[in-house]
Amino acid sequence: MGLGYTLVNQRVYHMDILQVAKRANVSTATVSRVINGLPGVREKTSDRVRRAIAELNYVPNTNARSLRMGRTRLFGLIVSDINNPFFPELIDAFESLAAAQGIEVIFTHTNYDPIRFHNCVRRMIERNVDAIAVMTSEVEEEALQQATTAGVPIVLMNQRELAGKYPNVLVDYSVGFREALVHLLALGHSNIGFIAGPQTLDSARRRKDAFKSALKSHGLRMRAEWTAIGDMKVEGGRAAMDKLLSCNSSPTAVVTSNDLMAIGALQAAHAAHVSVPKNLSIIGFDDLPVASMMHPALSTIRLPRNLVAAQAFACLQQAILGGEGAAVEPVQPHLVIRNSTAPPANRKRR
Amino acid sequence: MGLGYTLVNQRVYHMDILQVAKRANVSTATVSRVINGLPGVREKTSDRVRRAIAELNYVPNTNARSLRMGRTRLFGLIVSDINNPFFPELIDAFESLAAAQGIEVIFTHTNYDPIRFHNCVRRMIERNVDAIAVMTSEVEEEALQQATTAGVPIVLMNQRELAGKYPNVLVDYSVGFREALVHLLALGHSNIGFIAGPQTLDSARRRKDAFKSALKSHGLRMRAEWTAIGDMKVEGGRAAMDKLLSCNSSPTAVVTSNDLMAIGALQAAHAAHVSVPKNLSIIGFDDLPVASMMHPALSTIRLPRNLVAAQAFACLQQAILGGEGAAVEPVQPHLVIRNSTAPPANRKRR
DNA sequence: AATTTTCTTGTAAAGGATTACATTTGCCAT
DNA sequence: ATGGCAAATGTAATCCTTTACAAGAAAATT
Repeated sequence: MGLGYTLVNQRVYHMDILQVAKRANVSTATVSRVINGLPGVREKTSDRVRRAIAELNYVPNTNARSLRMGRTRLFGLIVSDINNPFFPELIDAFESLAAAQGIEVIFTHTNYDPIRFHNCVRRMIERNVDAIAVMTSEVEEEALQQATTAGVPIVLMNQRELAGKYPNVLVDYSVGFREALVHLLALGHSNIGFIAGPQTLDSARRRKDAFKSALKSHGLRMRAEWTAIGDMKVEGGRAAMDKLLSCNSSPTAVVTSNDLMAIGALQAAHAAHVSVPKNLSIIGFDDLPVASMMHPALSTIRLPRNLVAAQAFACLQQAILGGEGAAVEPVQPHLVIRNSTAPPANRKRR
Repeated sequence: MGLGYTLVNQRVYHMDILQVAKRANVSTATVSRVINGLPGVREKTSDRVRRAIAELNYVPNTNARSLRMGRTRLFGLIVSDINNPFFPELIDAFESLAAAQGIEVIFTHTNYDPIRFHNCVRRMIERNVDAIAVMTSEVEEEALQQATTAGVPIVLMNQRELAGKYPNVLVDYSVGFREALVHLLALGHSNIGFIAGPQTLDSARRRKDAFKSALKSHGLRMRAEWTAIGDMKVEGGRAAMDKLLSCNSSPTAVVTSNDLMAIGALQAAHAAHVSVPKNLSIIGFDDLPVASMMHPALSTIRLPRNLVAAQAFACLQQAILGGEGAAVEPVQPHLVIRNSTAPPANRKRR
């Protein structure tokens, strides 16, 4: 009574390789060879072993194996925040690649907290992961150093400053922002605003720089009154857009540093009864799944997170095999045009 | 040349407990006792040991420990689809609870594929996880049986049929849908539609039933022409809404079986120039993060995923300790009112 | 048929921690 | 001082695989 389910009271067999060996009338060494597909076992014998394994429902003990071999076939994956819709696709891609190789992924998130980051790394080292992918915006160098000391290869994402010390999947922002700008110019916009992220963040700074140099290459400049800074979240985007809307000649198009802020900008526009894209064009960055769900569907610069994951994974594999990480090509975001961009409305002056 | 980073060519020390013991002038047993906080070690000695550990930068080998103890402090977490925004919050909550207990989570997704599900379970058993939380809509009973045979406790989510055989975190849909209905009735709606999920899915069926009995308890009935079935995704919700909008007296309010379909419904309304909430009220189910990002922000029935995770985790812990899973209380969703619901417009008849 | 050579298979030693049990040490009471 | 007892520490078996090496069996060579 009080039980939510009837317990299947089954004895737990501790089936080890010795049982299998006995049943198949061979030694444990032979069983091991069969399991691992090593050569030098007669067909007839390996058949017998396989049958014994099946009959006994034997499952090898990964701990013993890892202990002996010094490899766990476990990778660690650290992200900033799983609730941030940026990450699921990345995690998905990484985990799929790993699964295809029989590698398991233990995955944790730092919640943007350097102390938690340190802990994550330490826990992974204790777990003897074979390698760690760090997909966070913030890192903590001492933890990285510890991983290196422990002999665990690491790959980082988009950490320009540490690119000389650790393998790194870099993002080349220039193309994407150039495409966005070209698109807006082609539509006829000339008053183009920008919502940047906190300039303490390297990646936010680089996005802004990329947009600035895109402007420059078209003979334009960033104007302070058309530039606002947000917190990379919806709320910050809304506030930033409010600011841009309140200036006396507000821009007809706005590019944001990420989609969440673009969504915030959209909300601010709605609230101010500014119709998007009729009276205001918005371009986001990232191409989160939500981007296409919004109304209007958000035009955005897609950061191919599956590529990032693939590069990171390949890099780690290399490091494990070769002991040296090869250079990886920067990943290039590209513009995805949806419905949040249109020619500017003819206002006051035409 | 060709290298993306300078390799820190550091020797990898294989620091084992014996080194520590030597350095501290004690036996490995004592070191072990200090590490595990067991009683019966003199203060002076344990200080010496701790110092040695720190100096040598010793990290215990989890594999050896797990091998010996038969416990890994690893939990498995299986979800359907990490790209479905339903899951991140669940994963987050589960992982945080685990981390707080020094338990690692290996997590995989089935992509709604029973074969992959089977694989996931098998991989986790091989990894010697201490327990598995299955947070998928579809399960494969043979795999569950295997886990039980291997002595790995399992908890399922919302599998009414299997609730007698395996511990289960159930969702009680009735309250949530009743609240939604009451809300709509209070606003003055009487023509209320419903977008259901595929009736092959138990959870979808139960949601529909819950809504039906909510109607019944107010003397109302479900009308076939105001009911549509979608695929639980955005696209299906859009198609379903299209159908409802095309009937000659379309409903003034629609309740959907999940938020993704509510978003689809919203899109369909936009496309048909039906203003939400002025001419159509929509209520979703789940309360995904995107729900509040939409325009208008979606009223929805919140399924508290953090509670689901907490119950699942607690249940597994119990099972590990006590050998029997305690009954867990069903989780109750509640209505969250935002901006997609309003009194019906006075149309034709008033 | 005897001797090599080549395949198969077996034996036993790691691998690094935990822990039952044995032993030593330290302390107290006498 | 000395015996007794509790507390502290040590010894060695154990967890389950993998794998170097040894040994045995089969095939090939002469």
